[in-house]
Amino acid sequence: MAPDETAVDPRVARSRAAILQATAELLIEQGSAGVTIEGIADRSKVAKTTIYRHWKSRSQLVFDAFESLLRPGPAVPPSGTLRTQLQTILSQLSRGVTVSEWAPAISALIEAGDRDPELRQLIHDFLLVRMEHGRDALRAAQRRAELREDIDIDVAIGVLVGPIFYRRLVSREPLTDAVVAEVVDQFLRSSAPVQTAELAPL
Amino acid sequence: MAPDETAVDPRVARSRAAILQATAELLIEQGSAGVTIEGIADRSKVAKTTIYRHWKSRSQLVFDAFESLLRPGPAVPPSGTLRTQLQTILSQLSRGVTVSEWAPAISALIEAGDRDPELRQLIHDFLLVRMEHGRDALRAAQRRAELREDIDIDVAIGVLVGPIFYRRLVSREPLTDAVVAEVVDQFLRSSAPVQTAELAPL
DNA sequence: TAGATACGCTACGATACCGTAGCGTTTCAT
DNA sequence: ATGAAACGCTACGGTATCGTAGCGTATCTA
Repeated sequence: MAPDETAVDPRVARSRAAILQATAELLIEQGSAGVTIEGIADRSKVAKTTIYRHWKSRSQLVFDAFESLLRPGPAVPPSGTLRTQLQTILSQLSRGVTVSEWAPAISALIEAGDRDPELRQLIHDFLLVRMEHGRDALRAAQRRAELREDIDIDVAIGVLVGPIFYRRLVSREPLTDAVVAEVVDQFLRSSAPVQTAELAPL
Repeated sequence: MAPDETAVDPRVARSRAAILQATAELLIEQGSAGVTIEGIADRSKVAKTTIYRHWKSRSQLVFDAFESLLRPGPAVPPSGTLRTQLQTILSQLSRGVTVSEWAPAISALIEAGDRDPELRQLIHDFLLVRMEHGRDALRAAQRRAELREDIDIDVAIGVLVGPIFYRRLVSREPLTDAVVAEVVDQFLRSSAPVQTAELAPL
């Protein structure tokens, strides 16, 4: 019959989805503090009792809601020159933190992660996956000798990605493609291998 | 008599200070959501009614508490080479966001600023002052032709400061002086003026 | 010293949530 | 069709905050 597990009752799937959806919405609109069981019940049209039937605590539910928000990003494999790859990645990230549906929840996510170790781990894992392509691109470039050998990949990631988060979270300056391009250019200029020659001024 | 205004009653000054102090502590320990008037009353040993005598709303009080947290930073004027200046500034910032008394409140501050426009303005003003020395240093370097002319100062600030915030808020990697040095070095490498020697390959 | 002012304390009424229980109804699986 | 499972609904008791009022006490100013 059921391919895996014990076949989920469609009613359960339905309520779970509605609850998670409503929780995520509240999270986005009002932040972690604005998430209340009764508010979720109202919005999701699922009875409060049903929520308690599926989740032991509010924090578990919030956790799962954050997870559902983070999940959708399967990440795409970038291609092209290193410059193109980086621009693509940072561009996507920029849009992700400014205009995506979950963008308004970012600060709430970070704040929550600051206090909840499990949530922190969730974020960490998410980033690990999300940044992996960037890492790959950098490592590959190093192997191709397009990037200095002595560059610390983690620091490099920070130098590339940091400005994006900085603008979104701290300075709140606009995040245009021009800014992204400038960030990438600065990085590339700084990380070209010790001039083997001007052999390719490009 | 009193030099300015109508001479503040010492009792008022006393309670105000105690209240702000307690509020700031709660803010640091439990975040914005953990701040409750009654909690403040308990901790500050000031009666709840007195709190309402001085502040109309909880949000105003939280605002003032954040302000009191941000105020202490008068910022120091850095000196030395550009490299030294930048390292000093970023080093201070690193310590500020990791081990300062108010470091634990940063994420709460950002999250709160994401929702409260007045708080956002407060943060903005604070940053403006705090970053001014960095800006000055960069501009001066540009004038001395130690820095490319075509570098956007704001982007440059982001490239320098972004990685710090990124590590503190997002990746949670350690913020050592070595990292700071690497960030500064990468920036300097990327922003040296067009090699007068290679006579501008591009 | 005397009047004004600020404070502490207690007690409220009003909400907003929490988490649970009971019970009838709908919907699933077989 | 029928029993099991999930759901909706109402109603609680309990807790935490809010914001206000009233009143007596301590403290400051002049």
